[in-house]
Amino acid sequence: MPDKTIPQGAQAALRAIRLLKLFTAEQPELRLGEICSRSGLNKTTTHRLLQALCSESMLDKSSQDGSYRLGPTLMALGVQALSSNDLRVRARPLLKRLAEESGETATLEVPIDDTMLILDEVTSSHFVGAGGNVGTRWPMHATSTGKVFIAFENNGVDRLGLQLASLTSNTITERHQLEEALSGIRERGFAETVDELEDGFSGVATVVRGGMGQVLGALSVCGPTQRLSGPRRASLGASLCAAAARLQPHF
Amino acid sequence: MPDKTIPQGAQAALRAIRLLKLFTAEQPELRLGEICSRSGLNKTTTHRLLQALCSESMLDKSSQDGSYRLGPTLMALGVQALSSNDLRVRARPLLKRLAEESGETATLEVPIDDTMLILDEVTSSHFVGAGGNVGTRWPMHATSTGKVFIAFENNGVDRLGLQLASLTSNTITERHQLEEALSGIRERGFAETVDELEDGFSGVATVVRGGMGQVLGALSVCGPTQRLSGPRRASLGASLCAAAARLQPHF
DNA sequence: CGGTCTGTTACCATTATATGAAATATAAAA
DNA sequence: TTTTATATTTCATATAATGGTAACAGACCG
Repeated sequence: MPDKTIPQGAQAALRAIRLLKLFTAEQPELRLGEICSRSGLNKTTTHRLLQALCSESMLDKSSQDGSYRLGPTLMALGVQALSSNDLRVRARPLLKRLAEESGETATLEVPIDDTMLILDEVTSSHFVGAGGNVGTRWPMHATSTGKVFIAFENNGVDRLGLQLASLTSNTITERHQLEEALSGIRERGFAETVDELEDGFSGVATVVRGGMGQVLGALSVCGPTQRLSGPRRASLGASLCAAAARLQPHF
Repeated sequence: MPDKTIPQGAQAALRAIRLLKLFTAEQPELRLGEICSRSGLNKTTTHRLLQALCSESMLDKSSQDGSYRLGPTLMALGVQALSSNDLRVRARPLLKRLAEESGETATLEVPIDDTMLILDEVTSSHFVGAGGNVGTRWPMHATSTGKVFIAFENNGVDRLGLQLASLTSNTITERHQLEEALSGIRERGFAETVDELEDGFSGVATVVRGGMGQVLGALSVCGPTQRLSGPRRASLGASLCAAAARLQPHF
């Protein structure tokens, strides 16, 4: 149970954060008007909050057209968040081994809302260093990591919205379909995604647990569907479970 | 004049952001008590803000000892901020060329408060991809980028605190010393740092300007002091100025 | 030029919202 | 057990944020 309490008495702070979250990869720059309508906040209030965010360099305002973008303070905090993440540090050698042994890409992911965030990625063919997808987010219901996560987290399905977006013809879009898949996942201990996120893309994943059994995130191996046959996925699933077990602090 | 207005009517939001900024590389995890004393806020208020930040995954709270760390939302926003930064994208080919031609490391940096943030870095010997220092911050008064920045920004020196921290025996720690250095920098058009940040480390830098002449950040080439003799630094300074000129949108 | 978009600033009444002292709970140490 | 040292919850108060209205400043356009 990660995002537990619905806070009270910090409205302004929450609103400011929500404003930041309006900036997506598709819409990296927004103008006051857009921010207003998307957030539903009053123009005055919005402007005041944006000003505050700018003053702390959480946002940058273009002096040309007055549009806003995410600012340098976020870059600094983000990188620091990544580098000070204990789980990431501990998982790195395991990711390396998984990538090496499989010849595919191994990732470590954690939940944010109804998506999985790629915390770290190791590609077999490349050298070390952050892969190109670190920091990006993907919908839970279409990823192996997301599915295994909601399968094992308490009330995990509650994270998902009413509508499950269809990304390919194989994406699970019905709740009851998903529920079935989840029980299978709970039995096996790992989840799969085959052409559900993107055509030709498959993955296998298992959960990572903390010292007290809490579900923290997920480990995955993924690659082209061609190379990831059913039996191969099962074997990778076993490797993943073994790796995840080594990652969990022992009682 | 970057951080212009001191906002009003957004106290809570500002406080929340300041709490985030308390987490440094040296102190990546903090407990409630520490956060209270460092921020000077009331315990209740602090706790409430922290709760709000956690609920948005800006922070993570360890279920073990109750300590806080920067959370996944910041990782996502930070990476997104980096990848949606226009200046960074435009500067990248220039950084590559600078690194290639010099055989040293080239960086693009922007100001945050009294530090310079490394936005991007290209090391000559390595392949593409984010270098190991992207996202880290360094004191302005000891870096070539910082010095050239405050030299050319309006009232740039006002960013610095009263005390200039001494990092090596060569670090400039006196304001009047610094003022002298700055006027020299303004004449030449570029700044140098020689064993001021770290022993054996030198750098040369020049400012990057926006379409309307505003100082946005700085470009630098840096490496071991051994390889960066006086004449070599002067020549690199010229290359940097040329590169920076190409980066500025033309009237 | 006047018209129509923007975004920015100002003022202000309202009350919801944030505040902090104190009380309570939880955990570790003696 | 009691004693520390935390963290968390409660609650009365007034501060601080809110969102109206409105005036202003640019940019763009015909």
